[in-house]
This record gives sequence, C-alpha cells and structure tokens, in this order.
Amino acid sequence: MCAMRRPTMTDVAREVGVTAKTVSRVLNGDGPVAVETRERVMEAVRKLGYQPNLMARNMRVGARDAAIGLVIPEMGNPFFGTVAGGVESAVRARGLTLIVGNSSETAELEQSLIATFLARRVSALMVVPSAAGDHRHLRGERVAGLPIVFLDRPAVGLTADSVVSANREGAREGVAHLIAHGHRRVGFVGDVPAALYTRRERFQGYRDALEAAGLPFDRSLVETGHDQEAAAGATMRLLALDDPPTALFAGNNLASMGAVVALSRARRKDVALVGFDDLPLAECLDPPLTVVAQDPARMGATAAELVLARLDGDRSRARRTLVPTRLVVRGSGELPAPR
Amino acid sequence: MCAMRRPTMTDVAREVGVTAKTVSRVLNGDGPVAVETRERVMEAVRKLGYQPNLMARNMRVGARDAAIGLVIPEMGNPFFGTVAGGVESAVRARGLTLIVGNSSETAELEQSLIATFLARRVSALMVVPSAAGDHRHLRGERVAGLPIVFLDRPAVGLTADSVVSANREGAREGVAHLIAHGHRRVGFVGDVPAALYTRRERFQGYRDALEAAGLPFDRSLVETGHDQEAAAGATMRLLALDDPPTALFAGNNLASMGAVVALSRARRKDVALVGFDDLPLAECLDPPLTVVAQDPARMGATAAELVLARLDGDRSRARRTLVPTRLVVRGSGELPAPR
DNA sequence: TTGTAGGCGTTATCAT
DNA sequence: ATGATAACGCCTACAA
Repeated sequence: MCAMRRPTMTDVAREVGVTAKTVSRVLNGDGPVAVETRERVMEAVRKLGYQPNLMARNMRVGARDAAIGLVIPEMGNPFFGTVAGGVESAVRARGLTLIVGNSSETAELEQSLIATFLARRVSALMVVPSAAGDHRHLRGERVAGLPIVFLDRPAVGLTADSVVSANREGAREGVAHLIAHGHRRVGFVGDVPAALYTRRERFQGYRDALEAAGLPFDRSLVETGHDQEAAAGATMRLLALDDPPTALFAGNNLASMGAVVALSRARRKDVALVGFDDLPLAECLDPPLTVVAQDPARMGATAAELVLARLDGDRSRARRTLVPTRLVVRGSGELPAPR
Repeated sequence: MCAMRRPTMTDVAREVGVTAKTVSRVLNGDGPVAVETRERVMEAVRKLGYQPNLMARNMRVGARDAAIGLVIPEMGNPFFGTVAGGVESAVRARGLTLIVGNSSETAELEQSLIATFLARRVSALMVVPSAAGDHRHLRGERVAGLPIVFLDRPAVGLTADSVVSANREGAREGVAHLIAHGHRRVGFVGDVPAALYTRRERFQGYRDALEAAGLPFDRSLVETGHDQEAAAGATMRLLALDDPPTALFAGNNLASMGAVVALSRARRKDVALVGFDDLPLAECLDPPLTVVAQDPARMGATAAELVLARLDGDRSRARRTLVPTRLVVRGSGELPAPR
C-alpha cells in the first residue's frame, strides 16, 4: 500500500512507445493521430489508470484556473445556497468548477477569501458583499479584465456588474398590497445595519408605497432586529405602541420569522403581515404567510450567464441586472384593517 | 485598458536585482535572507502588485491542490448547505479551500464531479452519495492514500470513513416519544427510494420502537412520497385508512412538510406528529412541530476534522462516526392518543 | 502522422 | 546570503 507516484502523460507515452505530445493529441482530440496509435494509447491510459493533471494543464494553457470563485455570507442560508446552486449548474455546463467560501458577513473574511481566489488565478469572481465590504482593492483586477459580478448587493467603491433583486419595486408592491386592504398604519420590521443595501432599498419601497397612497411616514413605525429573536422583539415593541400598526411589512426572511413568532406568541391573528423573501413552510402557517418572493436560482443563473458572456469577450460597460420579485398571496397579507 | 500580463516572481526579482529564488525565500520565510534584501523585495512586491500564483506553487510543491472537493446533492437544501458551511470553515482554518459540486442526486453527475476533482488533484474528497451511487471506482484512490470521507450516507462498495446522523437511534427515540403519549397506531411517512440508507435506518428505528413497546408492525401504516406534495398525499392515504393511525412519524424534512400541509388542509389538529430533521419555522406551526433534530454543522465539522487528521498522517482503519440527534419537544408530538 | 524544443511560474538542489 | 540549473506535467509552435 505504498502511495506510489501517479502516472503522467510521459508514463503513458513510454508504455506505448510514443511521445507525450502524441498522447496529448489523443486525449484532447487535437491533431491527427493514426487510428491504431489512438487505440494503443487509450489502452495504456486504462492500464495505468492515468488521469490528466488539470493543474498542469490550466497553468500551461491560460495561466487561468478553470474555476470561478464565489464568496457568500452563509452557505446554510437557503437563499444563498440556492444562489450558489444556480451558479454551479450554469458554470459546470461550461466545464468550469466552483470554488466557494463563507464570509460569515465579515469584511475581513471576504477579503481574505477573495485574495485566496485571486492567488489561485480563478477565471472569474462572484461576490455577495458583506455589510461592511469595500471593493476598491479590486480595481486592478477589473482593468486587467477579470470578470467580477456582485450578487444580491452591488459593489462598494467599484464600478462592476451586479445582479440584484428588484428590492425597491418588490417592497413597494408588498406594502401597497397591505394598504389596498385598508391599512393606514403599516409597521416596518427591518434588519441591521440600516445602511445595508437591501435594507435601504426595501425601506425606500416602503416609503414609496406610503407616499403613493398619500399616507404620512411615521418614524415610530420603523423597528429593527438583527436576528429572528431580535425581530420578534421589534415586532412586540411595534404592537405595544399607543397607536399601533394594524399591518406589518418584514424586510427579510429573518424579520418575517421573528414577526410570525411574535404574533403567534401574542396570539394576535388580526395583524396583517407581508414578508420579503419566501419561507419554506409559509403556507403551513396560520394564517398562511403572504410574501414578496425572490428568485435566488434565477439570480445565480443570471449572474453566471453574465460571467460567461464576459469570459467570451463581452466588453460592454458594467450593468446592474434586476431580478423581478413576485407577490405570493396566501392569507396573512389580506387580513383587513379593523374599522 | 490592455489586459497586461500579471507580474511574476521573476518580474519582482528583476525589479530588485536578485533572483527569483531569493524572492521565493522572502515570501515563504524559507532560507536565510539579508534584512535589507528582504525589505527591498517586499517593496517591489507592493509596487508591482505581485501576487504569488498558487497554481504554479501547488504543482511544483506537492503535486496536490490545496483544496478539498465536496459533492453534495443540492446546495439550496439548508441541511446540505449547512454541512458544506461546516466543512468550509474547518478546512479554511487550515489554508485549504473548498470546491463544491451539485450532484442533483444523480449518480452520473456525482461521478463526473468526482472525476473533475480528482483531475484537479484535490487533497481530499468528501461526498454525500447520491441514492444510486457506487464507489468501487474510488478504491484506487483510497489505496493511493487520498483521504475520502462520506457524509450523511456511507459509501457503497468501498470501505471508507463516513460521518452520519444517529438515524436509527433518533428515529427510535422519536417514535418511542409518540408511543409514550399513548399512541398504539403510529404511521410512517418515508421518502423514496426505500433502499436509501437514511430511509432504511430510520425505518429500522421505527420498527425498533414498536418492538420495544410490544406493538405489532402493520405494513399498511407505512406510506411513501418523494417530495412534499407526494408526502402530503401519503399522509392523506394514511388518514383515510379504516383503522387510521393516531400519530405520524415523518422520515425526513420533506415528509414532515408534506404531513404538516396535509394535516393543515384536513384541519386535523388531533393527530400527533414527530418529524426527523428540524425545520426553520417549526415553532410557528399550529401546533408547533416536535422533531428529531440533526446537527448538520457538526456533521460537516466532524468530517472536516477527520479529513485533516488523515492529511496529517492518521492511518488508522476507516470508521463510521455517528452524530447524535436531539429530540426537540414543541407540541405536535405530545398530543395524546384518543381514548 | 509524429517528434523536438521550449516555456508556463514556482521551488529543490547544489553551488558559490 | 544568494545564484544557477533543473524540474513539476502539460501544451504551443514548428520541424520532420
């Protein structure tokens, strides 16, 4: 059980009695090769269990690794996991493999992962920026022609492609839906930090909807929580106001879950709720949860197509692609406002 | 915007007026280097924006890529996503990067991904086998000393390390919990194919619990569905039996969701339910869902530790590591059996 | 149809 | 303390 050296192309060549180049030709379907030679080469490949070394090939051929690097905040989050899955399927179809890293939503890890990927000479970079990220350091790579696409949130300090949800439009639609059911005081449960792109955009959509309906903006109706439990607390504070909201809009999936938990604990089945981002069991809740659904798989696939186009030589200017959202009506968002 | 060549170690060396090897020594803290030389080299590195090429380094140094390959069925599934996240965190701490691929639960994609990873000369391989997988083809890699760890389900046709949930024990505990609340007819909603390792083990746990309680096994109480909707149908069939179950055990998260949906649609709040694998909103359901929770993050971390130990030279025999489950009592599993 | 020479960017070895 | 040379495994360009 000695860990003997792997056979190389030269080993195969020697076995057959030809040159490495001939083996290379056979394996890559490259130049012309005699039928008999081809067969003898294939035979030797099988016999020795030869597997081409992609590392060596990549290095010689493009000085680029046939891989793309993806940085996401958290792989366990189904939203980001699905995005990553969409990316993987699309790039694998082109013979590229996916390298991923968890930034845990910290700028330090994000930078360190990006540095590692660059050192590996990935063919392209895809990043879901962490909240405190700054991407000026990537300017050099951009001008050097490395395709870089930002997902879910745009880059900071860098002009680059990005693929994001129609956050503002989606949030506006969700809040307008509540207003259409008679609500005049709609609470907003958001995440932190308030400066986060998605939070800002969705909050703008909330204000857009209020303004379009001629409703005043009331600062006390805006609360924030950074995780499910905190969002539940935020919801409780809103419900405890002197003039409480009759409907709630939750700015992301954690906020939605927090709001659902809080309403459930308070046994309040009269408060309307629309959440941004869908949840697996949304239809099993009581009442079933109405949401503004995102499309993470499409987001990943769209970003991958953009990257592939760039790899194929698309030199058009950087653009921001909006992935549409969809209002999924299930019940919680249609509870009427009390008289 | 000409895509100029990246600076290489030789470029840095020329800039300073030394040899590439000297630069290498500085960067790797290798041999002895004069303090002044070191400073001038670092200066040039900054000036040129030099980044070492990991591809070239890996090729020269170990003939092994400083990466580990992970094959999972579906990245969007929070269970597998969390497993992957656990793996990534653990291996990154050791300077390894993670390469992932979606097998979509098909043996073909799984094999093709494994082949790609092997061609890249990854340092180790981690695989969540697809249902129809066969791993005899990896025997050669095993004897050659490549660390291979199987996750969630063991290898087929290959003796190798594996890290799996305590499926049988967990299922037995969940079913025993139902029996302890007076139920004598407990339905089993499983996934397909029935030959799948996790399905078999959990089903065994179900039978263990029945036997321990002296209850007869009734084949008609076992139904199957391959997705949420099918599981809902399976649940409906069980409820429509002449002598229907008063409690249900769901063999995985999809089965749980199907059962929850079916019970909700049928407005049956009297049927007890315990699910295997936790769900995000389980506590918001009515009644809140009692589950046998798995620990995917721990599973990923455990597997990663095993791989790292192997990389460090651990040559002990292959072992199967069980990750314990935990019964999370929330309400649905404690509904009493009717008199 | 096949072979030869050279180089991708790095590090090991031996010399100076 | 530093340099020269070769090598890792493969591919490109040209020659035979």
